[in-house]
Amino acid sequence: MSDRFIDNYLLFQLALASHTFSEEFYGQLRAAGVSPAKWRILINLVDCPGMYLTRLAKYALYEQSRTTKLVDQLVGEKLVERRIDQKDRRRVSVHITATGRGLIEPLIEKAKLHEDDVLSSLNASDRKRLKSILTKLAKRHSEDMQVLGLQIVDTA
Amino acid sequence: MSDRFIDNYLLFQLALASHTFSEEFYGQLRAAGVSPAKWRILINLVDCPGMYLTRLAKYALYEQSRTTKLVDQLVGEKLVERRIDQKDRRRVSVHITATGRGLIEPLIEKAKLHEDDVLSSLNASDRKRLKSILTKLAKRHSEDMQVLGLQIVDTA
DNA sequence: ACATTATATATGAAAAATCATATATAATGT
DNA sequence: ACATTATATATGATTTTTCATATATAATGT
Repeated sequence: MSDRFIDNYLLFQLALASHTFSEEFYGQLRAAGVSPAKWRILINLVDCPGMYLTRLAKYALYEQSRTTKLVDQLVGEKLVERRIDQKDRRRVSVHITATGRGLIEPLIEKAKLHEDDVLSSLNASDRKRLKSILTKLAKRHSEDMQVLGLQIVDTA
Repeated sequence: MSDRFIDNYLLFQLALASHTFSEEFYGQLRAAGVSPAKWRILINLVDCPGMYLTRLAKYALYEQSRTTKLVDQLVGEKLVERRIDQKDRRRVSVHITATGRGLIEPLIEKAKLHEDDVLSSLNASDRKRLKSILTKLAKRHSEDMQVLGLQIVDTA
C-alpha cells in the first residue's frame, strides 16, 4: 500500500477515477466524431428536454456562459432548439431535436457497454454499493440546486 | 428515485462527485491565493520529490505540455526546481523547494478537514468501502502507467 | 559506427473554459 | 406606478488546456 497522502485522498481518488474512465469513453466518442462537450449537453437533454439553460449548465458541469455558447453551436447543427419561455421571457428552454436523438441514442448504448466494462473489475456487491454511495454523495449537489432556487423534480 | 439515464450512469456520478467536491475545495484554495493547478502539482511532489515530468503529468491529470508550462511557472516562483537527470539527459526531475513545502503543508491540513466534512455525510462502513472500491478502480490507471513503461513503486 | 526507431520534454497555434460584466426581464417593496 | 433588487442569459476579454509537432537524447538492430 502506498503511503502518499494523495493516494488515500478522496478528492484525488474521485478525480482519478472520473478522469480515467471519462477519457476512455471520450476516445470512443471522438472516434464517432462527437466531442465530449456535445455528448455532455445532449445526454442531459434526452431524458429532460426543455431544461432551462442554467439548470442544464449545472447538470452538464459547465459554466453558464460556456453552456450558452455550446447551445449556440448545437442549434447551428440542428441538434437542439432554443425556446424562450413565455411565462418568464428571461428563460431559455433547450430541446433536443429528432436529429439530436438520432445522434445520441447509439452513443448511449456504447456508454452502457463501456460502463459494464468499467464495473467488471468489481464484484456485484461493490458495484451496487459504489452507486449507492455516489448517490448519497450527490445530495450535496442537489442541495446546491435548491439553495439556488432550482427544482429537483423531474420534468415531464 | 430518478429514472433519467444519467443519474445512474457511473461516469456521470463520478464526474459529479469529483466536480462538486473539488470546486468546494478550490474555493478554499483561491481564498488562500493558490490556484488549483499549483495545488495539483505541488501536492504530487510533497511525497514524491524528484518525479519525472511525464509521470507528474499523469498523476496531476494534466497533459504533458501543460505540465511543462506549469512547472515553468512554479520554477519562476521558486516553489519547485527542475533538474536534468544525468543518467538520461532527456528527463527532467521536479523537486519541491522548502518554500513550496511551506506553502503546501498548511493546505494539506485544510484538505484533510474538508475531506472529513465530505465524508461526514456517510456512515463509517460506507466511508471505508468507498475508498476501498476507488482504490480497486484506480488499478486501471496504474496499468496505463505500466503499459507506458513507468514504474509504480514509491520513490524514496 | 551508423541508421532507425523510440522516448522525454518543449514550443507555438488553436480550442476550450472561465471571468467579469452587460442586457433584458421579473419580482418585491413603497 | 415607480424604484430597487434579483434573476436568466449573453457577450467580450482573458486564462486555461489541448493539439500537433519540433528538438534533443537514448535505445535498438545491422
